[in-house]
Amino acid sequence: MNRIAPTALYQEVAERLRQRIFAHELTPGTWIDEQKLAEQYGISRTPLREALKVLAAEGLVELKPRRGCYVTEISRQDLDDIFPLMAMLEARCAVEAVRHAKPADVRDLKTIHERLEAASREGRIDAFFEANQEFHRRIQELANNRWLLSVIQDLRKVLKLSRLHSLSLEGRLQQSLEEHRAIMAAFEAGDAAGAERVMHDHLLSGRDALARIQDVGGKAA
Amino acid sequence: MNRIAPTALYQEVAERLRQRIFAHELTPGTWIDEQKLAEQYGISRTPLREALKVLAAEGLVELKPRRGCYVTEISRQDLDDIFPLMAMLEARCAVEAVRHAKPADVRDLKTIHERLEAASREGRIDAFFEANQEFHRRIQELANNRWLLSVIQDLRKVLKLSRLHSLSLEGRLQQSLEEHRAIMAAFEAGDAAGAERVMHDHLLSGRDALARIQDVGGKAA
DNA sequence: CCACATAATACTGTATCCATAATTATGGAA
DNA sequence: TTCCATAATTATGGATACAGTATTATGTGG
Repeated sequence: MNRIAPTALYQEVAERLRQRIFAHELTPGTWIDEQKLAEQYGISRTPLREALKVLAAEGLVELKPRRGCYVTEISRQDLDDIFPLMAMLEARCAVEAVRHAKPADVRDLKTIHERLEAASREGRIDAFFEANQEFHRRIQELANNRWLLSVIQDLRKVLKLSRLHSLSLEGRLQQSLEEHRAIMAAFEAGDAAGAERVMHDHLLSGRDALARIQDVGGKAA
Repeated sequence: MNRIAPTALYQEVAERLRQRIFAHELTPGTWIDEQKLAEQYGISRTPLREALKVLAAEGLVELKPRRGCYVTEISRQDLDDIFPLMAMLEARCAVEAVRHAKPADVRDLKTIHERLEAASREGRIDAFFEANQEFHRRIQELANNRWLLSVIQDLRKVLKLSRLHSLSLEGRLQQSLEEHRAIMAAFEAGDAAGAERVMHDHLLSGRDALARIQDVGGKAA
């Protein structure tokens, strides 16, 4: 449809679905009606089905043969499994990133960090989210390991399935900020080992916050 | 076609293609002719294309919009990126596996290890490969972390793209066996930290062997 | 009134068909 | 002869059509 965009339709559809899933508009467990969705998007089922295959490979949906497609339900156990893994992976990113970072890179990182500080001061939660994501992402890019990056991003997608995950940050904005300061400091000091440790704890601290929410809320997912 | 198998056609096709890619019958860089393949398998292009989407998500092929599908070419840099990552991940598996392993589990592992010993003694390389895979796989399962497992297996699929990867083991069968003995010993001693270290070195030692092959062969992939 | 069997319906999975874009081949001009 | 433009061919991407199975509804028998 758009000749400027060389991207296939199934990819666009996949992205739209991802957004709807992350926004919890399509909640875990819900069945995805191919016909209705195709109609809704004004496309045929073919590209839609291809998009679903992609999402299934990412773990966002589950394809049950002859029974249709369902948004993946993520259990508390899954979260407990994923967080330590992410902690390890992002910590590794931090090490490599510090090693590879040139002064200009650290300055760039600092700029993003400033946005985090500002968002925190002004209490703009969504801006905080945004800057937080970019901060982590930038570090992952600095690590300069394509596969490490891809693994982390895949897992992050899965984490975003959980509504609790996004909620958890809100309750610990200040603490998260402190941790980011420590990470930033390690980068400015060129302290790879320190960055590794602090990043690791930062992630685990995220899990703890989430666990507390779960305990209060009582629900398993 | 087979009513006992509740598996969809696109999945079977994906698996068949995987095997052909791993067997290097479809070598990296080669273009995949949808029509010819569909004809070959006696199916329509629809399930084949869905299968390709899955393989693309796994990183085994690359889908260039409007330009077709190509088997992924893996660079030396990719291997250098993946091996340390795998070392970290499998080492983590080893830790968790030792912690979770019950005596019966260790015995099972020992049984697989014995097959490795036998294969080595009899010089049966393919049997060695087989047992080696199962040994690692069993440990990964013992770690009991669904996501860790999935990440490792995804990366392993990518590694299998490289012909050098399979070749490298042949040249260091004895050394690999020694390392496996050390891993086995750590399990029998219930030494989690030891298992972690040994497993980590085991993987890195695999990379070294591969690097040597590359240096000799001279080719980048 | 409930349970089970059978029929109707709806959805998934696969095949076929068509449009559009890319590649290749062919012809002409420099 | 070589380069470029244009036409023909071929392959990809998407839409539509069809077959088969799971689910649901309905009716009958206990």
